[in-house]
Amino acid sequence: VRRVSGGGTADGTRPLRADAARNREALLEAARDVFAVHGSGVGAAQLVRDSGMSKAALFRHFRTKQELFLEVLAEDARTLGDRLALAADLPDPAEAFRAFMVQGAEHMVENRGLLEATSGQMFDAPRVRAMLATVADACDRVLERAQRAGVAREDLVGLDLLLLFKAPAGTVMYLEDAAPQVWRRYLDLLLDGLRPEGARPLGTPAPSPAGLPGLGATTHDDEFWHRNEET
Amino acid sequence: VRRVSGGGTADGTRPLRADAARNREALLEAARDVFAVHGSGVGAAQLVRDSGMSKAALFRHFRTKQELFLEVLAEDARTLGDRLALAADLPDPAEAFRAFMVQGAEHMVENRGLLEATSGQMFDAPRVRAMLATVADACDRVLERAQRAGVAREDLVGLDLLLLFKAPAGTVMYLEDAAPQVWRRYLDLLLDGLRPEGARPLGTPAPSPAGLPGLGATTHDDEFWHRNEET
DNA sequence: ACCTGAACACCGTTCAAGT
DNA sequence: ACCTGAACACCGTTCAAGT
Repeated sequence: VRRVSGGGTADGTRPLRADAARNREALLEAARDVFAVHGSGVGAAQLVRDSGMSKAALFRHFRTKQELFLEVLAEDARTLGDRLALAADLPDPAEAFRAFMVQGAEHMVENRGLLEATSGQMFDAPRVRAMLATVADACDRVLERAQRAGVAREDLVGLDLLLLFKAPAGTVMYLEDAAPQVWRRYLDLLLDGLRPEGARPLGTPAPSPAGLPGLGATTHDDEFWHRNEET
Repeated sequence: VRRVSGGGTADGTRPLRADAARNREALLEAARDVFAVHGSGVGAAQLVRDSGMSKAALFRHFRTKQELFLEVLAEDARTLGDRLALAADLPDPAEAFRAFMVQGAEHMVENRGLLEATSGQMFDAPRVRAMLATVADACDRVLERAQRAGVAREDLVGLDLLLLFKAPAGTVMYLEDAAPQVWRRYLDLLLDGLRPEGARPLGTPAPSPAGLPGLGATTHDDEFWHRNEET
């Protein structure tokens, strides 16, 4: 009943027994869908239902519900990274820039999990920061191309793009089913603001990546899940 | 142990006994602060701690934690409404328009409660919709003035402004303490997109207020707090 | 080594008993 | 009429026992 330092994920831990690996995958599989639709708040019972496993099994594979959530999130971030890379490499710089932003925003809209993860406390998890660090590089690249081509204003930095992915997503929630596509309208609006024409100087300086303590995947593990309790 | 139809808030229910009224206010007082900082997720214990009341008392005054949250939210919405009205009436239309958006965005940034309330499920609560209906009118007014003065693009509608309040707020959460003011940067960016210069046609039509089923404070009470469970 | 049903702890909510 | 401490139900997590 001693807990080994490594934890149990992708460290140096031995590979899982075949059936266990399959079970773990079944749990993840179920979790993906359920989290995407219901967000991180769903009950453990719901998470397990479609996997055919018991709640106890879930907690054998993942130390906590949050950890399962993060695991799903990490996969999800990889998907986002792929989509973004594809968009960023389109031949026309303006087209690439636009597609990049569309992909980023769309991903946030479709993925309640990622949206939650970047809202508030959860963002402190080193794994989440590490995810975003990867994406940050891609941001720098598309933006630079766009700026050189004169289709993006000069006072932007790569990190801005990352932060802006979330902006249109917030607007959907008001209307959800009524108008699930409104976010595109507001992304268009925002994109008009990102072009050089009619740009007015920004009153607030760009955030520096240095401001994000964890960017670069520094910290070790997740001692981050304490809320501020007590007096 | 029968539950009367009215509920127990501002209906036709008799006024509270003096001490009870004081206690209720103490509960609200404490809740305001705690909710604003910690969001709607805080424990009932935390909510009560500063009020000197027992948990049971809380549930005597408010049918549920959510209801207390909504109560606080309603007050908060009133504050927002006042701020917005003030901004909207500034003499210069361009100035009024800008101030309006700043107030809206700032309120969302400062108020984790309202931000949560407009994210996802909670928005279905009739009381929340009613709140926003009031604000929607103010939106129409400032926007029309701005458009007549040629400082806002013609393809906007009032409801757009309301939806856009939230956009800059989302960006803060990434940086929180590191750069609590970044949202102003992204609001500036957005505002550049709202001006007529350099505006490109929007691919997605404006949402109609009719799309918001509850706008106008139609529905009765809050039978809205069920999640989708079971198979 | 991995799974499970039963147990534990915590928290939102309710109840019986006090004033 | 309103308050409270104790009880209840639910859910995340853990444990003892099985294979």
